[in-house]
Amino acid sequence: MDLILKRNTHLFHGKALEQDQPQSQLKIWHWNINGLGAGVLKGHLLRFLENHQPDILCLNETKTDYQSILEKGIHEKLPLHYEQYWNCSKARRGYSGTGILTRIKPLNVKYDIDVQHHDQEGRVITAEFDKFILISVYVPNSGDGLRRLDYRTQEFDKDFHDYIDKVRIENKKPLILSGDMNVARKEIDIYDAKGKEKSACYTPEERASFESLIGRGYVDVYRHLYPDKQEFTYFSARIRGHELNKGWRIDYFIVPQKDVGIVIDTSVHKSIIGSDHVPIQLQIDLDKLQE
Amino acid sequence: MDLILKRNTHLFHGKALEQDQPQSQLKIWHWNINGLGAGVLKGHLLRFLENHQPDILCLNETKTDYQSILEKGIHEKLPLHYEQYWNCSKARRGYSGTGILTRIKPLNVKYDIDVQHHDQEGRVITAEFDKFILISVYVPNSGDGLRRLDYRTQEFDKDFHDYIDKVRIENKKPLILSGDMNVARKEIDIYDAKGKEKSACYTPEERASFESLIGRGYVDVYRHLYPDKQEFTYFSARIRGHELNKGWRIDYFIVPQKDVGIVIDTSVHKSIIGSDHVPIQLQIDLDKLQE
DNA sequence: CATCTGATG
DNA sequence: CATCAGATG
Repeated sequence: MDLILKRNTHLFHGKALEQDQPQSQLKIWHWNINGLGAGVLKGHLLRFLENHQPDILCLNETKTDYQSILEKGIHEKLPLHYEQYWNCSKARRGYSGTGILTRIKPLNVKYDIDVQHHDQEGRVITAEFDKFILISVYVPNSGDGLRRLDYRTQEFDKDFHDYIDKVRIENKKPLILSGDMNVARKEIDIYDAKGKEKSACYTPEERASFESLIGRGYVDVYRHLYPDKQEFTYFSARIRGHELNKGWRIDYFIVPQKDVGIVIDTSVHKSIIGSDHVPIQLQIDLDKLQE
Repeated sequence: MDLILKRNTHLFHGKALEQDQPQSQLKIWHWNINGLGAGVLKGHLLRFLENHQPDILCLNETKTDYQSILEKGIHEKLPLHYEQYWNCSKARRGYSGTGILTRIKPLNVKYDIDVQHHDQEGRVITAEFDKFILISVYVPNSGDGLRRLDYRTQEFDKDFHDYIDKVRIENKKPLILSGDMNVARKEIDIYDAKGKEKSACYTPEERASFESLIGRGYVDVYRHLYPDKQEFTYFSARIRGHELNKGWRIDYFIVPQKDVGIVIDTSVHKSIIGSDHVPIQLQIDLDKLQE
């Protein structure tokens, strides 16, 4: 499988680290920032980068387009030592969208999953590094009235799962998947699951779809390491969820079972504000591969 | 002419003053508040009422609809001693709209001008009081690219001028017209008129239309009292107009020549914030009628 | 209760 | 640079 499709050049900016002695331990973060414009202009994202110095940050819901990134100078406001890769919605301005900021130069970056009717909303970026592959996804929300439930579970999830399986199988390198999967896996993953079976992110269909991914041989890293812990990654502002700790765990790091050995730890960072989602972190050690 | 068309009952609220000895001096204000919701919710309007205690306040660009007024409880947040009359756009939510708040109970209130295709945007309220008639208007803006210039000058202005003439002629009572007329009358009425002949609010067509109203026997009260004064009632936020005093005079009090005797003074209140327009005030003395 | 767009001024 | 709506989450 050829991951070399296109390099993001027109938005390339700054100089990523090219280390003589590559570090083996990495901190990878994922954050649904609910609007890159607001995140950057209000300073949340810059403050986060400054405070936490992620090696790689996967962003969801950038809600912007290439033209706006350039016109607002967002690309220039981000720290120089990060390379930027953006996948914006082609179908609609200001909707969905993903991004990767990275201090480590990827060998290749690929956008989308080669299924044209899924590839209109900027939902997937695959970055191939020297020793691993990273896929950042923003899974479609099933929406109010579950109007997009069938599309999401029967079409997107299915084809996306096939895609990551293909990447996993055709590559020897460890695979890391991060994203807002828009599903709370089990009861423990919602502050109060009662009566939510017909709500987007907790329908039987979405949960079954998620379990089917796990069944293909993947590990939900957080739940794997912390079987009984209850932390949330998304808080609705409507109910003052963050303040009341009424949230949902819908953002995940997922790795193939064969690669779980590289994982050191994962964490949820509730105190980091700026979005209705909070960031999550994954620490890995690539040297643990050989062990 | 029958001004008794409909009384606003469903939004009626509070108890207007019913004086044993009606005052003869009145302070009437006009303000384009650029959104009743913002004006009330951010407190600007309430602060204004508290500080200045207008007898009557004519509002332009309420940008709301009856449902929102009720749902947001705007009518309940306004002081009890004002009666409220609202004319909201039927064609489109959150667009245009006028209102009158008054401590003096009107005998009748009439909405619009009986020309159906002008009566869709909530632009005119006529209130008949014991000793005078008040018409509040929000004249259509000609828009970017002057896309609505022909409608505005050839249709709306024409029919509106006919309407006020009819009210004036068919009534003995003094007439007061207030409104955002969306035209700067002369060079002195813009901070820098150069090159603005193709801009909405300063085209020859709009200015001629305004002069044709004056030519029918009306007086631009501010200019009548202050032939050489330069004050503005509208400031574009795009150019930080308020701060730099770069504005336009497009809000007016206008009275028939025969009624100019009731006027004591008029003033522009630049320091009152909360909108891209500032309020204007008209002081009248109805006892001066007999003199 | 946020974000975004797009219309309007 | 404001306001508003409507879509989305």
